[in-house]
Amino acid sequence: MARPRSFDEAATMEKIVRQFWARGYEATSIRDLEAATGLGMTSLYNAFGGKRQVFCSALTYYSKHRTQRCIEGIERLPAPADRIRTFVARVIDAASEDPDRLGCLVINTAIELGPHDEDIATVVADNLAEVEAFFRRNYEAAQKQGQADPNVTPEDAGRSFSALMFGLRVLARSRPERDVMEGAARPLLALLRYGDQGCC
Amino acid sequence: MARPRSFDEAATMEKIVRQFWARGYEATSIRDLEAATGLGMTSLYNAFGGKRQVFCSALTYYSKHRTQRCIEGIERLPAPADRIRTFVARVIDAASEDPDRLGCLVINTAIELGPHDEDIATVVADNLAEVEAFFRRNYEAAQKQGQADPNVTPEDAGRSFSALMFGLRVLARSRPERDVMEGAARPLLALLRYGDQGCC
DNA sequence: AGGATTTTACAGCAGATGATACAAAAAGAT
DNA sequence: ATCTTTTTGTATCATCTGCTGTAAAATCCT
Repeated sequence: MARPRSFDEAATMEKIVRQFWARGYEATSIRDLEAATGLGMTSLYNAFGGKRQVFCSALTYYSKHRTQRCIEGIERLPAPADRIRTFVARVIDAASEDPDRLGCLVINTAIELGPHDEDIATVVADNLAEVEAFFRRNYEAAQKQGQADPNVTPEDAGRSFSALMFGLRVLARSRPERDVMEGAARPLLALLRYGDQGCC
Repeated sequence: MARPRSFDEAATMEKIVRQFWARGYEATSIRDLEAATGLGMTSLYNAFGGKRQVFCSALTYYSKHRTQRCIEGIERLPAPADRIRTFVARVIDAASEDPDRLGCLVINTAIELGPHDEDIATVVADNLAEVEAFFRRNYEAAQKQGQADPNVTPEDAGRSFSALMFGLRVLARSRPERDVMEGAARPLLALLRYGDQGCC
């Protein structure tokens, strides 16, 4: 009968995610991961594999537990226009309140490793595609309710809201000021008030 | 009388910029810089200083020769709305045509080092502020000519177009497809056709 | 008690890292 | 020719890096 693990995998993975999220892949050494988790290198290797493998696991974990969970929660809201507003507001809130300027692990990774590592680029691309799909389908649904500007195609809306989110993530790392980010979001969010204006 | 330099500083700096631009700070070693420039470590140290110093110089050089020069050139166009369109188009063109997915050194650096290195964060912030100011003043000028939606303040426009650019830079690293990026830009660029629609 | 299995601790490896020290080289002046 | 100054080349340093090997530890079963 084997010796039991002395740590909880999910809790440890959260710490690993946090470390990579703050510093990125290259600037994080195995010893940084030891310090962040309180575990020895051998334990980390046994449970998660080598550095690149543990990074891939962390990225996938983040993608599932942060991005997808967030989207699932938001899609419980009944109104699609509210879903879009809420997602944007969540990102602005997170950035404004984070002294560590973490931003988003996926976006950070897209920049750091995306052009050079195919496997990681695939995880990144899947995550970004989910974000875009969220905006696309909720914009389309909002249009059907007369709550979104009909001059913008759902495809363009998905892409432009996604690009806005990416831009907000860059601001989260560089200038996480609420008024700046809200100002950045306002013109696109104005597309969602379209039906409220009783136009021409 | 001292031995003369065997290399041209500006040409070498271009190569250094290119290396850091492609791989970032942490993943670039001094030996990578040696290989990229064809110079020995001692020559690099004498001319540019240690790794972090040479990176700061590269970032500043990029900021001046890439961002500022680009903006200066674009502002020779007479129509402010065209300036905005052109800047966006330039970024989309560059990303669509770059097999190396370089993106933008400033944005890459904002993500990689921004939260952790104050001096570098300052160079980044200055550059991002120039981009925002470009959009802000040209949006305002376009409004005065009746070429931009008057419901959007120049401040919000500056911020939202900046955020769009940042988002496009993220796409440049992860998914540099022209139609995706043009779709992302289309709703904001539509603000510039406002006067053309002969609205209500 | 011993046996079996997995986990953890510890020591160490080969190579990489940013940087330094020192000698040789390049150039103009005397 | 020598002198002076800066640059380049080369060897090396101390430390760090991701990773491996091995022994001790933890657990249940017989």
